[in-house]
Amino acid sequence: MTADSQAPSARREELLELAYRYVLRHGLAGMSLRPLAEAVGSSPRVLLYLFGSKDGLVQALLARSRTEELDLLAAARPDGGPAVAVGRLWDWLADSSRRDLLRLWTEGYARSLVEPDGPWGGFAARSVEDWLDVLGEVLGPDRVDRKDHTAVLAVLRGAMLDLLATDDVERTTDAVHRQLALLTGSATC
Amino acid sequence: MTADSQAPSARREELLELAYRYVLRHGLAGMSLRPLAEAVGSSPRVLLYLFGSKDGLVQALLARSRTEELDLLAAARPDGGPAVAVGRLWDWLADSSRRDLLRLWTEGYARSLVEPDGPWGGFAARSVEDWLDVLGEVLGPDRVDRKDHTAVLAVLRGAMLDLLATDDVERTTDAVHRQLALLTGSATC
DNA sequence: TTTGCACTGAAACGGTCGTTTCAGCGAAGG
DNA sequence: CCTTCGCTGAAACGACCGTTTCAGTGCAAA
Repeated sequence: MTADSQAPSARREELLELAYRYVLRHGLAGMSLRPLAEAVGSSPRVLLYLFGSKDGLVQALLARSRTEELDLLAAARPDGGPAVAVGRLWDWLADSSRRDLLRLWTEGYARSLVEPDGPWGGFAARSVEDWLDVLGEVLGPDRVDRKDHTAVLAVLRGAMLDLLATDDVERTTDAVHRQLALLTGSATC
Repeated sequence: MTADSQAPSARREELLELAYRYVLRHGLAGMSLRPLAEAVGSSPRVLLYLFGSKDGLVQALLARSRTEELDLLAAARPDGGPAVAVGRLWDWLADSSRRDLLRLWTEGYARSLVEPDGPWGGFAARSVEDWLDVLGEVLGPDRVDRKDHTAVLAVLRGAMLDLLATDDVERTTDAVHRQLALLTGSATC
């Protein structure tokens, strides 16, 4: 019988981890079971058995990427003033080791916009929510207005898109810092 | 024989236009020739004949979307001060009639990050370049530094991503205006 | 020892994909 | 009239897709 796609299982988590490493390098859009299965040393049969369907696997991979992002973010949660904290968030984003994760994120985000049904559905909206929450904690209780957080999030996301396309760390980092300076400046003006 | 995919032709442009309307509504990622051909009242045979290959068609569609964006942008090119001008750019982006175009743009952008080869290749980098140029004209000759433009572009792109996911025009618009106020404020401080 | 369960291999199924083959159409130009 | 050229229809090709069927493993508990 087909295993419940939510059932925890040692083998399932092991294969999920391997598959996750695979899609980080190869992307999710063009993913198909046979090459993936071969790359992780398994078979389509087993992937289907453990994840119920390809959509189930995609959903699990998307969830995996989301929780990794949030976990890493929580571990790197900065202290200090708002501008300093957001600056550290950007440093975290811009780190070259994060490129694959961000590319995968962008892929899921775009796909969830085009295909609201299916396994991608809601990924974009959920991500906005996640980050607004993170910024709510980081920016402190004195900036509870989500519109402030939205502005900061926009800068980070836009700069991230630019960075992914151009790989120009210096220009994008400078742009973020410029906006942050304005942000702190507005508090003192 | 197969027609050169670059050859201009009345029928080619007519079908390109119809196909463009189609992908605006259905997305590019899941596009396949048979459904598309049927929707535009043609056949896969003809599409292949006129565009050389599916990749050729995708490339033409991507180019079509880029030129439309740039043309509309040029037509709506605002005058007035920097902040006012960028505000009008955002109004243009946030207009509900632009949603499909922006969604398609996001799709192409993400795909070009994952698959640098193939028809999408360079789309993201080219788009950054395009918009930096636009902002260069809009923000006037007194702000020639591309790092300023990068910051403004980041705000617009990030807010756009947010808008596409949440459809929250008020929150995103407010965020953009908040950044713009800071931007003009920095000139007067 | 037997039963059940988690997992696996091999092969096939029906379907869709991009592309090709072959065969034409109708109008324009010699 | 006849040829050429741009365009088209029907059908097939081989490849790959997600998924299913059938037939097992080996191990743990009863």
